[in-house]
Amino acid sequence: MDETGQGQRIVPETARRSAGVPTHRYGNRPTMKDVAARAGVGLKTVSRVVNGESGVTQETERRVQEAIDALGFRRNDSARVLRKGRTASIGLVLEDLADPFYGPLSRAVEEVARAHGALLINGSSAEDPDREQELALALCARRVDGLVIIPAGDDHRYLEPELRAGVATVFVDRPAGRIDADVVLSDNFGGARDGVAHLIAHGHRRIGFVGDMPRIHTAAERLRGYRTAMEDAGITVEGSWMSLGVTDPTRVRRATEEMLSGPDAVTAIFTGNNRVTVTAIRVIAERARPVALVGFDDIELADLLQPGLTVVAQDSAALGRTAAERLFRQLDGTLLAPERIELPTRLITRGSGELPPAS
Amino acid sequence: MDETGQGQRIVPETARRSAGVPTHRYGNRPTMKDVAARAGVGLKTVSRVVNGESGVTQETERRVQEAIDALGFRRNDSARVLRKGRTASIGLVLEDLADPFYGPLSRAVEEVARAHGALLINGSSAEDPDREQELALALCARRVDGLVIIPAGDDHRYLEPELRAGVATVFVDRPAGRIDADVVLSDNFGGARDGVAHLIAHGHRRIGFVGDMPRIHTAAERLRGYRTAMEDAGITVEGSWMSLGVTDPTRVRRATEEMLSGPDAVTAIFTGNNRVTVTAIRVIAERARPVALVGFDDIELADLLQPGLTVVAQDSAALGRTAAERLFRQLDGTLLAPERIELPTRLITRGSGELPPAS
DNA sequence: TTGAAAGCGCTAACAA
DNA sequence: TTGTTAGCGCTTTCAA
Repeated sequence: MDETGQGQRIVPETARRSAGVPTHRYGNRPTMKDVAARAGVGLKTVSRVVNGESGVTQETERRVQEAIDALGFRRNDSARVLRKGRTASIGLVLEDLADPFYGPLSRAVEEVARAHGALLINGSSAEDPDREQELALALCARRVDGLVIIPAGDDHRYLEPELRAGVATVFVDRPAGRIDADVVLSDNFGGARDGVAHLIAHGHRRIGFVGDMPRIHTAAERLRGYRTAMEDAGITVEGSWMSLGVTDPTRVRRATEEMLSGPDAVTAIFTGNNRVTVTAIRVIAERARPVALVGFDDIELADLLQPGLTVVAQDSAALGRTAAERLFRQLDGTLLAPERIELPTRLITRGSGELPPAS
Repeated sequence: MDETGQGQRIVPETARRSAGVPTHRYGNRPTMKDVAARAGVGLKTVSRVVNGESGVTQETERRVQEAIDALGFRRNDSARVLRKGRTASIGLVLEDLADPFYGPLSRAVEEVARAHGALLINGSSAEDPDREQELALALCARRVDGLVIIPAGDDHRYLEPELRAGVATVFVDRPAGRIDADVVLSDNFGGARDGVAHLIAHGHRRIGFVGDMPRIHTAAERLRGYRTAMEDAGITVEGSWMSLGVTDPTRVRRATEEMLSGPDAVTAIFTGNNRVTVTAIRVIAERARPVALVGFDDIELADLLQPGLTVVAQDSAALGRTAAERLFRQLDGTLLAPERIELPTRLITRGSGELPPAS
């Protein structure tokens, strides 16, 4: 591994940043009142121009616009929100912005929000229920019109006042706990069951499951899918074939290595999510004999591995889009009852899941 | 490719969502006034309790807290912001939330914001200058305290009133255009030059460059690095060895295939960013003879490809962290002059860049 | 320790 | 077509 560059270089550019501390409230922002004074019109006329309302002569509009440009006026949305009661923004609480699974989901939520003229405010809970609550309530304090939540916790009664106050709320990826709310999920159970059945169909009977922490809904559902597939095939699952825990590479590595060792070693592995899968691939790649692998969640470049990675793919963008659309339908007032929407998963075969058992 | 699931299933849960449209401004949110009335205290006392100020007896505080809980009161930050002038939020304008390069960057900005008690509002410009401006100004209208921008455009004079008003601003990944502002970059030129020099050191002379649109600063700098490395080695670059354009797979595929064909075919390729790299890998994988490849930006699983992918890696989290920290130092008032900070890149050798020329 | 009054910048309602 | 007034929910100031 070569190293290029020796550390960060700092190059002063110019020294003309105004050194003074702003004295006025918002730095020195002009208000509509200032614009009105400069243009020699009333406050409301400025408001009309800024908001593109009708009933202003061209000449007046021109004068106002000139004052706006000259002063660099920008409407203060805080004041506007205070008056109007709608912020035209929605909040998204997810687990980790940096996880490739959530990128497309966020982007999809953003696109829907944008189509409705709303901004997106988002934050990561880092799988911590307290942080999830803190974030969600901070968003509510800013009076977001709606909330899309990928929950970390399992008790969302803290949102009851918000729901009562009309904050549109949709849960994604995992259901809400102890409140009645819309939820959009992937078919985690069915996807895992089919993925494991696929391995069984290719001759495996000793199949390991390496998953996330069982308190996470998706992890539990996928484990259930695994157990069901095994049971349906009449295979008795041994305790040593299952490992659940944090997705930390060290834990996953150890668990995977153990499953692949000893006389009872499994011949195939089903991994419970993308974080687990990448580590499992590394472990398998180091071993002499091939091990079949099916992973939950698709991964970039999965088709270029040797062998290609067989996965149960969920459509994270569709999860986000569906949730956000539902959110805006709540805001329209066109929805009545909370629903549970389940999106299908897709088994994509690329080679790793079709390897026969090593005998 | 197997298909699991036949479409989305909708399961009604219960039908007790309140059907009425909220009549009150914010649904039916209680205000401090309501809390004060219920607790039998003055408005300011409620404010003191909500904000944890001193000068309230335990007994009074208890009564107020009781009223808060009973009513489900949540402070309205819009009103607070209007009075205080600071929103405790910062904006992030990036290119595409779904791009794996920006995930860690966003997350890093978020972590710094969180450490400073601020929320993050973000949006994607989709590489469209108008959309960048629209987004940045919308964020300013919400009076974010600061702005981190990955610019799509090259003229940021529209931000002058904002800068004057004291909105802290830091550009990342690409410099600001026509205004004087802080900017945090990777060493795109040096990284590309070293990456290409690496190929030259392994015996290549006919090296192709497939990059992004040249109007994007990073793309231009990387091209410059390529040209410099070639020049330094005394190699005359032919026009057909360079292709710049959108990162769309179709365009990249065609460009790569053309470079690899004919009597003048290159023996190695340097790709200008992660989007380009993934497509180039696919094209190369389809070909009979090996082609050396070095890509700008690291990619997940790059180590597991055959051969492993040699890359010039930038630390996107460090870019975000550095920018955000600088932003908050602007807000502290501890900074004077705008600077240009350049972070080093790192050449990571994994095999694809060490392949000798096919002869 | 507590509270009354003013006002942040805007929009809604109404008047001219 | 234009302007005036009140008030959104909070914090600041100042007085009790």
